Amino acid sequence: MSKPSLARGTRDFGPEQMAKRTFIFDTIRRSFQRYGFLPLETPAFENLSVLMGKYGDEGDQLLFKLLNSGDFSGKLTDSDWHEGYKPLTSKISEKGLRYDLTVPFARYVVMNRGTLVMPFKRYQIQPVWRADRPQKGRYREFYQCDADVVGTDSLLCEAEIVLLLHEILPALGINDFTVKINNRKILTGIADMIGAHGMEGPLCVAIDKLDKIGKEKVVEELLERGFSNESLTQLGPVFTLSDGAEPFTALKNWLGSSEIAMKGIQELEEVWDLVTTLGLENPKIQFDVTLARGLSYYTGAIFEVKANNVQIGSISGGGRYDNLTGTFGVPGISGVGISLGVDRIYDVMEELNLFPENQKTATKVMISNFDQQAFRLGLSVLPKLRAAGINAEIYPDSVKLKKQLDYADRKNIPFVILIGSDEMETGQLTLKNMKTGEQQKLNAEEITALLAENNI
RNA sequence: GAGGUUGUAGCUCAGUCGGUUAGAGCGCUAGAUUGUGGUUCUAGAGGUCGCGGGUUCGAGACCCGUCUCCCUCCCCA
Repeated sequence: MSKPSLARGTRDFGPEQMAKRTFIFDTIRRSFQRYGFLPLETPAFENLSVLMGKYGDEGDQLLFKLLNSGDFSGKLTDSDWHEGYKPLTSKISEKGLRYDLTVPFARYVVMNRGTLVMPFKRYQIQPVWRADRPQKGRYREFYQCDADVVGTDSLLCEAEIVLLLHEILPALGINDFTVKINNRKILTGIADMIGAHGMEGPLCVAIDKLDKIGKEKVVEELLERGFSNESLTQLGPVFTLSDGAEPFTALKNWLGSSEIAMKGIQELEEVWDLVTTLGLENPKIQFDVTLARGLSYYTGAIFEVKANNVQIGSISGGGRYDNLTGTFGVPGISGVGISLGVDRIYDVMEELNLFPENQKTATKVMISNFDQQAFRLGLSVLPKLRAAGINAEIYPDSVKLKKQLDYADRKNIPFVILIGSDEMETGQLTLKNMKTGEQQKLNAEEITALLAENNI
């Protein structure tokens, strides 16, 4: 016999954690629905042919692969063992746990394109798995809450995502946040502009760290990655651009000759305009030229949300992908979406103490169990309480009252109904308020009415 | 995947230079008015010192391996 333990990077969620998590899920789901998104669930695991190659080499490595069932090694030859683990993996594993919700969604869209009402708006709240190394705010199993729109290029979708975030986060109590926005086309334009066509990948990996390690280190890293001194000189504006009040003007001056960059800027300007038109006051949006996530499939807008003054990574990310379904043989369907990380949001709220006190899921009243006769009477009262919508339970064993009250106290049950010989005779039950300690004699109907209206 | 760090009771942690029977606080269980929780008092239970190997007369402590936690990098929610 061995001591039980949790698999690395996973967690249990006890009752009090679940109350908090449910609050987050409910809040997010309500907002998604308000914006017209429809629910979808997809399987926990998919064929590896669906998942592989969608997240870059790094992502492929972080995929949890499921060993084939049965005799997975029976047909292996000696040479299979010597060819390294990658070719071997494809011979012994053909399924994997989903890595995010976007790719399974794209698969769903392709498989159901004939029946879906386009543009199709779906939300999806499910766990995903990554074989990453755990850290603070980073787990190997975590939930994502995704909302995506496919089948339209309209920048209204981007603007609505901004609105959606401004609705959800304050509803959770998170008021100090920043929605960072960039556009892949601008990054492509910059790479072209400095004579490093097609190299926005390595370029972005480096400049993404600007606020973390500073300009000098970034320049150093770019040189290591093979960028010329000439390129770096032309890159100058990047380092001063991000905090300007009028970023787009400066950007246009710099990138005016790049057609694709201008397209990206134009898109961003329209998003800004739509956000204003939709009536959002004090939008917490910020253009950030160094934002460069999800480069393996984003083609337009890139989003990232950061809760300010908390030491936790981004709580949400997303963007526009023009050709995700293209990898499944159906090109030309553009999509844009956002993904919220519940586990990180939880950590942020915990750190900022933002969870509301009262849990309406908890028991409101407990009936004591003094002896067999009193228990019988209690059993007749219990269903009346429940029928009135009151969360109620009865103590199952006839043990010392002390122990029963201790139980109620520890479960934070605000009321206890005491039934003993006196109460049996008169029909006047004792209702005890556990917070104040005060007791009053009432009949069952009066108690039910009192607790039902006393809606704490 | 690379580097660093941590692990002792349910929890938070002591444990000296390697030395006899591994401790504290909190929590838990039972009692202190046979119908009353929180406070107090008393008693009790609870440990393969992460796991495996090694050094030693002797290891919680030292060495090696391994797992886990946390951190940095990579990447990401």
